[in-house]
Amino acid sequence: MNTTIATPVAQLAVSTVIFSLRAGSTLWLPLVRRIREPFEGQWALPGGPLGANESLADSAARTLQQTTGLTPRYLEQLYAFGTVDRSPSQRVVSVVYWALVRPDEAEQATEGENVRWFSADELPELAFDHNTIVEYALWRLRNKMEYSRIAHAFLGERFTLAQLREVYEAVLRRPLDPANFRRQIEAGQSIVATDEYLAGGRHRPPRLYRTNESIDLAENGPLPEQGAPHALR
Amino acid sequence: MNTTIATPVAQLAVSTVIFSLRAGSTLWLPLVRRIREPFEGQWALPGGPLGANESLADSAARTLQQTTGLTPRYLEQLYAFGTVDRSPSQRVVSVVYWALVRPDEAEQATEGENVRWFSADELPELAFDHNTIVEYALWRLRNKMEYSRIAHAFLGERFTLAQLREVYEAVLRRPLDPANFRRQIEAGQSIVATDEYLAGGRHRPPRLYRTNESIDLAENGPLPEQGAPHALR
DNA sequence: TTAGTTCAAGTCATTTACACCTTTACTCGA
DNA sequence: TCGAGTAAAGGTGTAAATGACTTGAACTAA
Repeated sequence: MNTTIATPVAQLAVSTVIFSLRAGSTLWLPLVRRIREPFEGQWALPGGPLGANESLADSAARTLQQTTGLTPRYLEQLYAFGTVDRSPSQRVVSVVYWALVRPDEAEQATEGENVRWFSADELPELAFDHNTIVEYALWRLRNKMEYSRIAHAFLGERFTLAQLREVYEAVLRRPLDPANFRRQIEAGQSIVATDEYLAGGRHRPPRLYRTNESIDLAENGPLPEQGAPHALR
Repeated sequence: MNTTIATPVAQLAVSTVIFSLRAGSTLWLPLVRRIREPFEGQWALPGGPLGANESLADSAARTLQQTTGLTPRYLEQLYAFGTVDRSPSQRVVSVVYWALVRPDEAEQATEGENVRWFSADELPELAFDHNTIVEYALWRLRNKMEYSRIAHAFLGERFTLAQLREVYEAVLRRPLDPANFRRQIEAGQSIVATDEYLAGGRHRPPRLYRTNESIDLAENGPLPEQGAPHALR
C-alpha cells in the first residue's frame, strides 16, 4: 500500500438545522451555546466532529441526540460548506443536515443554559456562517414544501386536515383555502382517512387522518446513504 | 487557544460527474483511469484531495481542469458521500459536484489512455461507490431538467428551438411536441430571439436564440458559495 | 333552543396543459 | 424554374387543474 496519509487540510464537522412548529404556527429551531473559542458564548447550530465509525447521517443524528436530546423523524443532507475562511484558525468543512421534529418531540428536548429555541425569523447573530446556513435551510424547506409531502413530519400519528393545512400555512406564510386544500390533498395519495374523529372543540368534530406509509414523501431520488434510523421514506 | 487538532477520521476528497451530449442525443461522461491502489486500473470519477487554499467548488473546477482539461459552464454541488466503508483502508469523505459542458467543449477535452468518455447508460464497473454516485447525478439532472433551465448549459451561444428541444428529449428520454415546446419556452423568459437564422438545411431556416442572462437558470436558492467561475446564474 | 363555529361537499369561471391540424417559408433536386 | 420535401410558426379544441365562492351538515356552548 503506497497510500500516503496526507496532513489534513481541514477538519470535518457535521451540523444540523432542526425545525419545529411552536404553537402550531411559527417555525422554531434549537441552537446551542458555544462553550469554547472561537465564538465562545455565541449561539450555533448543534453538531460536532465526525466520528470514526459513523456515517455522515449517523453523526448528525448522534450529535443531535447528545446536545438537544432530539431524534428527528426527518433528516436529510442540506449542503457541504467549505469556503476557506468560514472558521478562524483551523479550517473546517461542515456537512450540514436539516431535520424536522414534531411539536410534542420538541417539548421533550432539553432546554437550558446551553440550549435554547429561537424563532426562525428572529435569530441572533450566530457563530461562523451559521446565519447563512439557516437561511439556505429555510429556503430548502419552503421549496420542498411545494413539491413533496414533508409537512407530515411536523405532525403526529393522527391529525386533522386543518392541522395539516396550518403546517403549510405556517411554512409558506400565506393562507390557503380550506376547501381547495382538502381537494388537492385528497387527490394525492399521501394521507389515509381513519374512522376516528377529534372531539372537544366547539364545532363539528373533524375526521382524523394518518400518513400513507407506502408513498414516498421525501422524493429524494436514489440516495444510497438514506438518512437517519427514522428517516421518512 | 485550546482547540485540539484531532487526528483526522477521514480524508476529504472532491469529485465531479460531468455530462455532455454527444451527437446531440446521448449523454456522455468522462472518466479517468486510476493509476494507484485501491482500484488501480479501474475507471473512476475525476477528482482528488481538497487543496489547502481552495473552496470545494474551486477544487472541483481545478481537478476537472487538470485531469480532463475541461472548464464546465455549469457546476453545482451534488452530495457529500461519507459511509464508513466506501473506500478500503483509509476512510474518505467525498464532496461530489456535477457539471455540464457543451459538445464543442467536450471535443477539446483530452482523451487518451487515462481519460475516456462513456455513454451514461453503458458504464463499466467503476471504482469505489462511483456507479451509485453517477446514478444519483443522473437522477438529479433529469429531475432538475423539469423545473429549471439548465438545458441551456449544453448549448453554445446561439441555438435553434429544435436544438434546445433535442437536449430535453435526450435527457428526459421521451419525444416532446415541437409546437407545445415552443409555446412553453416562449412563455418563460429564459431565451431571447435574435434576428439571425440558421441557413443550410433543406427546410425553412429556423431562427436563432440566445439565453437570457438576466434570468436565474439554476434555481439553487440563496447559496453562498456559488459554483465555479463560470457558474450559470 | 339558538347562535356560533368549523367541517365537508359542491358549483362555476378561469387558467393551464396537451394533442392535433394548417399554413408558411425555405432548400434541393429534377 | 418548378414541384416535392421539411421543419418552422401559428391555430384550434378538449381535458385537467386551479381559485373564488356557496351551501349544508354536525357539533358546542350559552
